[in-house]
Amino acid sequence: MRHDSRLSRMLHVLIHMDRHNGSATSEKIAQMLNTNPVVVRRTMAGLREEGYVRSEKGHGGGWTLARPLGEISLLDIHRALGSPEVFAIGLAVDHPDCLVEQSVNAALRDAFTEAEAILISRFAGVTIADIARDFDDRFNNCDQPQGPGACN
Amino acid sequence: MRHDSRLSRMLHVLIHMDRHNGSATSEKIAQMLNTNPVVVRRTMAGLREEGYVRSEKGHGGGWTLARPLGEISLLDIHRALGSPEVFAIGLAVDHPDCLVEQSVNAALRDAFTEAEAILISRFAGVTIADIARDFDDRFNNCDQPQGPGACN
DNA sequence: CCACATGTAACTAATCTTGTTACGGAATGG
DNA sequence: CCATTCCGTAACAAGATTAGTTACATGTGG
Repeated sequence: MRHDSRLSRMLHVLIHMDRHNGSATSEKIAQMLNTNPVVVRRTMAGLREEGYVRSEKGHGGGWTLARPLGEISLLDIHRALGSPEVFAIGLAVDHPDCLVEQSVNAALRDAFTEAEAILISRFAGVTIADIARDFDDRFNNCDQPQGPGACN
Repeated sequence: MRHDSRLSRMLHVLIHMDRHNGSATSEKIAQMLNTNPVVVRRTMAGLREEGYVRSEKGHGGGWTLARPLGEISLLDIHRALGSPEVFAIGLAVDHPDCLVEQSVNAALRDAFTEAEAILISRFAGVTIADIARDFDDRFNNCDQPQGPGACN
């Protein structure tokens, strides 16, 4: 387990859900992601709270999209996951007394802030529908069609 | 332990070394960073291999700068540390068979690549001397001067 | 009621960074 | 020389985090 892969997984899932129409159980989604239903529920909980998906219990229950993919940006999902820390590199001490370290922090913070702003604005500018469209292109140019839900 | 803070620490150390002239033992550096001499040696080993510092054994030994700070960029140190992974967020699977996941990966990779390029170019454009200069400014505007090696 | 789903807490496993211990080896000063 | 001081490195422990798992409670529909 190297890094947080929840954003990647959620995008993957949401596109499949869109292509499926009907509800998908945590169990099915877990199989698709090669993981566990509990992990799915845990991760999707954030998306439900933000109104991007709905969950229903009991017979015929499961997860459904609550909004069209064109209305959900990558940033929306990033935020729904709690805006996790973007960088794996960071400062040794946040508010050091040492003036040298303060200067080091200022320089690094500038760089991180700028890079993060770029990433966030990129996330904001791409909807999940954009990614789904890219999938359609790949699918249509594929020599061996595998069906719209093909995975693994 | 949340993230990799070696870059931050090395910048801090190099500036102090520059202000000290003379060699600093791993023990002294460790005290400055609130850590252990072994960690210092481990981390500085990369900088030595790239020719930014030298180490000498025995009496009067320790670490010395091998080049002026104006000739060392933040990127140089980042690379000397092995170019560690910049992001804490990443893809679930690097080369998935699923076409949907391939599209998701492509979109995320674009965003990460762009943000990382910004960060790297920022790192490349700042020398450690630039940071030291910023320290001088802070020091001169400081109400209670603490001496050039003040720390903690 | 019963089967099927989600909701959630609690625990385990795997991984990563850092800290620590323990030696080995080299340089220096007496 | 030989003790001291220093780095070099391997090996292991600690702490934190993400993901996986087990277990059970809750809700829903037939």
